[in-house]
Amino acid sequence: MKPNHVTLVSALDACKNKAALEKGRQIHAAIVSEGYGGQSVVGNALINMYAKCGSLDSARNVFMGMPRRDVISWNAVISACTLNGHREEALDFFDRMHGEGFKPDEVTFVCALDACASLAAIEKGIEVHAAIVESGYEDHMIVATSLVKMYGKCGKLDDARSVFNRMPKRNKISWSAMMSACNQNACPKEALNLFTEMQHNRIEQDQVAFVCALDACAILADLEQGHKIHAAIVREGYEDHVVVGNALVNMYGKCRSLEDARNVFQRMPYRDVISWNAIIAVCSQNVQSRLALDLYDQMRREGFKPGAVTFVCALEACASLVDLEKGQEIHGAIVHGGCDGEIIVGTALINMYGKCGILEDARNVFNRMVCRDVVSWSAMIAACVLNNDAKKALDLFNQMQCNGFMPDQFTFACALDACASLAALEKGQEIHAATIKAQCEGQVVVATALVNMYGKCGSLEDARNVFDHMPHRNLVCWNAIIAACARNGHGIEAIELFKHMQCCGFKPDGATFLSLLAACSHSGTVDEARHFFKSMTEHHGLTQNVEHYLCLIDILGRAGHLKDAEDFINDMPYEKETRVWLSLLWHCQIHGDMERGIRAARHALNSDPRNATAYVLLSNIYAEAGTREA
DNA sequence: AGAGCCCCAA
Repeated sequence: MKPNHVTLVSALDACKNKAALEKGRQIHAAIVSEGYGGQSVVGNALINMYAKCGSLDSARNVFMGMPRRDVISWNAVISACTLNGHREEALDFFDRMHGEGFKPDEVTFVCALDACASLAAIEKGIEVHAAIVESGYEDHMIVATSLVKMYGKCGKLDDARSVFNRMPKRNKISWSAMMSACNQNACPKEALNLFTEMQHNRIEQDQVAFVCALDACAILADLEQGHKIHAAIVREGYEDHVVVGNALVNMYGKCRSLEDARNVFQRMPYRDVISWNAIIAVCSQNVQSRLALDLYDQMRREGFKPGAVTFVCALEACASLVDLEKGQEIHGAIVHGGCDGEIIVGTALINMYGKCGILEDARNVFNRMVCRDVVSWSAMIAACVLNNDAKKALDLFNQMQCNGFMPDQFTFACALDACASLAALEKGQEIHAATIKAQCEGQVVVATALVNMYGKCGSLEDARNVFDHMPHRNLVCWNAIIAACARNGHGIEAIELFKHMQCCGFKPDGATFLSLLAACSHSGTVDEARHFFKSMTEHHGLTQNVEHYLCLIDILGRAGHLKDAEDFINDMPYEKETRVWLSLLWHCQIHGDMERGIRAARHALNSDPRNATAYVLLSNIYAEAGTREA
């Protein structure tokens, strides 16, 4: 029996749902030989089938060859493009359709808005919005929901809000879209308010609404609220939903509760690649990078195929562990898995090689990237700064702008770091001017980098001026201004800022105390230094690292408290590094304490028998002792 | 035809 066009269309539909491209092509051949190719229903079904099977070329060819097209054909080709990542082309078809006199319907508008949203193409989005108003689709619930999403993705929260508020009818999807727009635009509190409002309005809260609420808690790092929403999820029975589980893992990680995150992950009945990515990311974000890499191995053993995001998370862990070997192994897996073309993967590789000190490999990855963005340029600039090639960093900063990329806050911060390490005040001032022009100077990362740059260039007044004008401050920028004061010999000012910072509710960390100790070292108040050192463990729940010890040893040494310094070294809870003994040796030489100096030298040479500095300092001590005796 | 989870540069 000869198949009619109805059976052919439903056969194509089946292929579409199963992504069965070969079978689809056979049916296409049958359609041509039976002479059904001219019917628009058949053509539309072919376009949809090819699109879902990932063959955009065939979908486009069918569309081009159609003798008659209807609105549905245009919708099909537009969504075929979006589905296969060709969003600009989708918008081109949208324009051509209009030019050929077809009236877009609600489906067309939704597809076009989706393309605008993923491209963050706000001008085009506004144009589509105007066309929607003109065609009277503004009150259509699905179209309006798409508008909310588009404005949210384009960073226009106000517009998303006003579309949402004017909607005559909303459902749970509209509410979730609005919550998501809030999360994407730094208004997580508003998202949580919407979540409560949904309950008051008796709108059903499904897994997506819960995921949006969890996302808001993650951004706020609000563990208490997160626990409450977790409880509600259990109550409503959404606990076993994979996406909800993934969002829970992420939320607990961002709230710094690795315990909770691991518990959720362990109990998940189903896991997908994203679940693994989430737990790997959470471990490396919570200074458990080794564990992150173990999970990466475990994931592969369990048969999951790592994707671009997996590689990015694993490379981040290698970078913070400075584990070059593992990083290279993962680089191999990336090439093998065909992910080396992805921009985020390339950027993560640059970062990893940079942190591991192999600038040349970072450069190779950068040079081979087919496609670059501001982030990859910035990563390369940062890698140069880190590896003491600040000049190259500034070259790249210029080159990137010649290539048409506008620096953002992070790029500016990297370039300013380069100036700081070169103590290049003039270049720093030039970049400062550029940040003002780009309206970036108030952003925390930029202002912090400015404070740091001026501090290192010896211009404390400018550093203070930038700091005083910052609209928002975080711990890092407080540390930067305290370090700038300490570095420039303004110890008292540093300590005053430290007190002020605590009054503003900031808890000091290890870096704060390092600067404070440096400040004491300049003003020479030994007792204050001892006090700060002790208070780290006694009042602030911190542990001292070698740098803190070195700083205090230096202060004791300068003040001539050599016995204290030596006792202090002997009491150190870790293995004594050579430089600790060298510091003592140096001060012994200055103060002419021959006996202690020889002891320090013996320790230094014990841990590093070929250390030239130790020999030089020791011979200085002998020489001075000789002079004194003579 | 609409909403959601993991992700690169300080």
